[in-house]
Amino acid sequence: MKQRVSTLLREKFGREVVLEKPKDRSFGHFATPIAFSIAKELKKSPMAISEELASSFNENDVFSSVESVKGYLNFRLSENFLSDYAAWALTNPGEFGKQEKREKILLEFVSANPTGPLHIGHARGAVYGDTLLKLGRHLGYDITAEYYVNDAGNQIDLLGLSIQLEGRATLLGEAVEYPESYYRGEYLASLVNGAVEKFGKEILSDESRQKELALWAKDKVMDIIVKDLGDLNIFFDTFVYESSLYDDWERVLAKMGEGVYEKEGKTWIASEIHGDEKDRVVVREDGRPTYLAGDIVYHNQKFERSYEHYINIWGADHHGYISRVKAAVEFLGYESKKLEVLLSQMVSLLKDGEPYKMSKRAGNVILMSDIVEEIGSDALRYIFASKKCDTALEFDLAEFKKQDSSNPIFYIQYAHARIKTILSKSNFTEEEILASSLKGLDENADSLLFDALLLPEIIEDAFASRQVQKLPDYLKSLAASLHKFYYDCRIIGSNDEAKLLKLFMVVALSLKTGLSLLGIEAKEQMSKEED
RNA sequence: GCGCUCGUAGCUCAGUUGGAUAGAGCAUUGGUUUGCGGUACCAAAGGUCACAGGUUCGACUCCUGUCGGGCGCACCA
Repeated sequence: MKQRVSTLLREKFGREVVLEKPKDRSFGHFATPIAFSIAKELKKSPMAISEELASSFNENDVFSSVESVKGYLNFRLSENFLSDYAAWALTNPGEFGKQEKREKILLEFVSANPTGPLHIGHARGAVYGDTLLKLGRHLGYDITAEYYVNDAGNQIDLLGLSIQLEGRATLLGEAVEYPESYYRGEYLASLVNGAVEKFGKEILSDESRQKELALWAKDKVMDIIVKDLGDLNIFFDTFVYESSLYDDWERVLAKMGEGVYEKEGKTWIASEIHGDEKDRVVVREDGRPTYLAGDIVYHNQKFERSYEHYINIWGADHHGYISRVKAAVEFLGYESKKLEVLLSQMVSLLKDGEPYKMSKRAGNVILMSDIVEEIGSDALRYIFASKKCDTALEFDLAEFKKQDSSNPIFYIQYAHARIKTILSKSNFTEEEILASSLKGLDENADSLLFDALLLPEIIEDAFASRQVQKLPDYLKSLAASLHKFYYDCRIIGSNDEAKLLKLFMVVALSLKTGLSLLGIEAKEQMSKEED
């Protein structure tokens, strides 16, 4: 819709035109301050220019009026244009807001270590990434969702040790000393049981079998993670295992050529010349590659799979890591600007007004799965999708548990359910409703129709700017418009019943499509709570 | 100390590539159709957009500085 208008104006004026939605609908559907920007070069006042431009528009299919107000140029879309568009959307509901962008994108997100279940902090990046994925796919991008599994290094050894200690303490009744870094949590108990079943009790006391135990356990933990993500309606196309990458290290090292050098018996990457604070070690003195080495091989592999664009969603605590990975990408001979790293900020928790520190190793984490069980996937997804991801988020644990109207997801769901209810109450059939005309709507109805048809622009904007929260914001305001309209205007029994129901169907389509892009199913009816 | 990032209503957050009177929800207060689900709607109150400069016809938005919060500054992952 906006695209259509902006193309039209570009042709007419021979330049890009800034289009915005006026805050006050009485100003029209779209507006542009173009007169201000060209006032200087034309040496005329903005008022005069906009007057002139406004009168230069003739009768036209798209606009019913073009007005000049205080230097702004305000456009009102014609009934024909709006009603045709709405009718098209209703007969092609699956196509509403779709585009065919086609670009191949690799989207890496979550990538939490397989040493324990996902906690509530992981949920934010997971929801953000998955929402971006759904938006992008709707726009026709060919996106692969990938999870990088850090199944190598000390942390995996530590997982093996942790299971042994847990087992020896709880199952064998030994008194054990827990090191500072030891992992804790309920999941360890189930891993102990699983391990004993598979390997027998001996494995708990045999230090030489720690590695074997760890390798088995990390796969079990991944199973838990995948299941928890599935409960949030999040699914990955591919998993890449860090442990599988090191075989390729020598080749990748050679590929970086001048970018790496030997010093003090170690191998370094000259990342400083690409903007890093200093050069970094990639192979230690004892010959073991560092974690960065794994990431370098991984990114080389990504680029060898040749996508047009790469998006990584990392926790904000990794931001210092961006420049060294980009440096490596450059040394490998690829364009680092194709790699876009988005940071998902920390989620800090408050409990009874006091900061609540989670630590995986202290065992006091708030598990994502517990929250999903308590408030449901829809509410959790909405909460995280509706916050800009680059601000640190702070909330009280109690807020999470509230399942009332303070969570706008119920408000939006109710709007959708309301439409479905009223449609089922009407005596008109769906055919009759679809056959009716959307012309001759009053100002409020016209405004609601326009709002509902705005979804495609919101989707495109939300994805392009990576500002996923624009979609939930839009849905909330569309729901508010619907509720208000419903309150002000009696539908059933009115002369315009079929016409208004058709309008409502457009709103429902917009709500449903928008919700599905948030990974949330639109409800046909709300369950009544008696209390 | 250095780097990144954030600072908008009592709280949680929006604010369209710089544009018209800075907006929602929650919380508070007061209202609402002898009508389609009141899980709704309306209204009041609440702001020096952290502070100070600068650029511009125009700044919450861009630039500089100050203050404050978060994160990072490993041969750990």
